[in-house]
Amino acid sequence: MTVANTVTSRPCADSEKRLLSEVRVACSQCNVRELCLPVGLTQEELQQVDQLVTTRRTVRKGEPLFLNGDPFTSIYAIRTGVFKTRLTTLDGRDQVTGFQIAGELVGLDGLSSNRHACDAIALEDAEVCVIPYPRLAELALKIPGLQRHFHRLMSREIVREHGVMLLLANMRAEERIAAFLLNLVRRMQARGYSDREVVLRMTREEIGSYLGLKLETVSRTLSRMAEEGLISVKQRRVRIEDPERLRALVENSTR
Amino acid sequence: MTVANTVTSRPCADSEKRLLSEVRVACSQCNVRELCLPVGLTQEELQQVDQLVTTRRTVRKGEPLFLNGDPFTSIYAIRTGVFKTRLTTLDGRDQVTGFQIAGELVGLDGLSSNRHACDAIALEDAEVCVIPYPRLAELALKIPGLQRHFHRLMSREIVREHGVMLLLANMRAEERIAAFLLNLVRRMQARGYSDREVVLRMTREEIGSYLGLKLETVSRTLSRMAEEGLISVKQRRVRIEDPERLRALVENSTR
DNA sequence: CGACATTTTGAACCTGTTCAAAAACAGTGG
DNA sequence: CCACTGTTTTTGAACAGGTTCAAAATGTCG
Repeated sequence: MTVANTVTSRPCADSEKRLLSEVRVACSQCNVRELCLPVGLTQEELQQVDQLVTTRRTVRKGEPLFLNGDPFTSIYAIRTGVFKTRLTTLDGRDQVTGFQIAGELVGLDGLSSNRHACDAIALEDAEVCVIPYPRLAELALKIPGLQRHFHRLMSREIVREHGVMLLLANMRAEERIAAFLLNLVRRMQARGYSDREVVLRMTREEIGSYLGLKLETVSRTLSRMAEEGLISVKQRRVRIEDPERLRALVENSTR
Repeated sequence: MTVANTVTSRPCADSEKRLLSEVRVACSQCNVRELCLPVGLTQEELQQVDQLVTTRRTVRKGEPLFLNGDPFTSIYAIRTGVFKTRLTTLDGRDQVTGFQIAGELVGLDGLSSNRHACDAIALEDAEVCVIPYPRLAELALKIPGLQRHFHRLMSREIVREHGVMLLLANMRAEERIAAFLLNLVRRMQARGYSDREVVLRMTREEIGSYLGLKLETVSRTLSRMAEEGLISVKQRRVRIEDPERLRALVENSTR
């Protein structure tokens, strides 16, 4: 369902249909714009980019933004909230392929076959900007900086996944968890949050799926890291107590 | 080093400098064109695309096409040969992130930061088409079909990597090897090779790195699969004896 | 408050790793 | 062509990290 929202509003329950014009909130004024948009656009170009996002959409916790097999129409920029992307196989295994937070894009997988190749599920109530791909593609023809930016974002996703492959293939449980926490904190920090504390929006099971571990292993490892004074854990609230040693765990593993 | 070659020549030892015009071999006549190029281009567009590839480059077995940190200038389309892409960490672990064969692209990782984010190493003498990114980007502004095609290729890489994540996080050794072999055979078949037999261009260690296994495990697993009549292995030559059961192993794992 | 989901912790088990050594193979130069 | 060297592959046996199964504890939401 498509719900209209004003710039600053929190996801509102049921605003029915408003005029699109009301929905159109300038990207140029969005607080996560430097994460979605290229820099150095002219005034005119910025105006055109503003036209790109015609719709906002709220997604309730647990609900899908899109599902595997859905026709691909748009890419989504997350304004608020956290998503997971997930792959489910025929035989029922599933794999979390990423967690996306405000300022990040979801849906790039759909370009390859005109259908989405994974599920995107909101881990908490979320709001996304809908970027219709045809419009984006068209505008990219006119604004080379936008084209370049878009290419960069796709490439970044490829590079990120290389990193995950390294993690999955080479690291031990403790290293994986450390890498995961540090990565998450770094991204939160870039958005103005603390670099010492995160609230995990996902369950141990989801973390485990992403990291190729069972939920029990995630739990145990967190507990042990807490005992050793690397972090402290209060349910979903994790505090980085010793960033140095945590980093050393990942980079300088004495296997 | 950049070596000029005619269309049909095998990599030649030392042809010195030839005129670029001689190098320029029409993409429109390339035998792997349907893998690199979009379909449905007009005659004029095809001509423009032909201008895109100004240089060929041969890479000797074991030599890098590019290395992590190299300035990103071009994307490479493989004409002949096989490459691996590899990530090396500070602490000396390395991770094979993919194997690329004729008709596939390498170098998309470099777009993200203007430097290559991995190494690309030839596993046998190879020949690639050099596609200067600035030129590609420029041409994509003029030919929407090319833009779309390029986006699709990047997206495909993202989706492929999702699959690898699933494999690394969820599958057992036997399943990983089965998936790897089937994937390789499928790609070879699309290029006109047998769907029953492959010659592996990579070592057991490289396979292991890609699949998150030790080389001993790769070797043992291949041996066991051979004993069970799923495949037969003669050194690097693998023959698929029972595609059905092999496929069942991957898809319908009774864990 | 009660029902359900998530998290923690324990103990036995299993798959893949590690270490080691032999066998097979590939490339080099006489 | 063959001997020689170094690399790759195979195979064995002991080991270890993570999984599985189980049960209790904690938390969440209606």
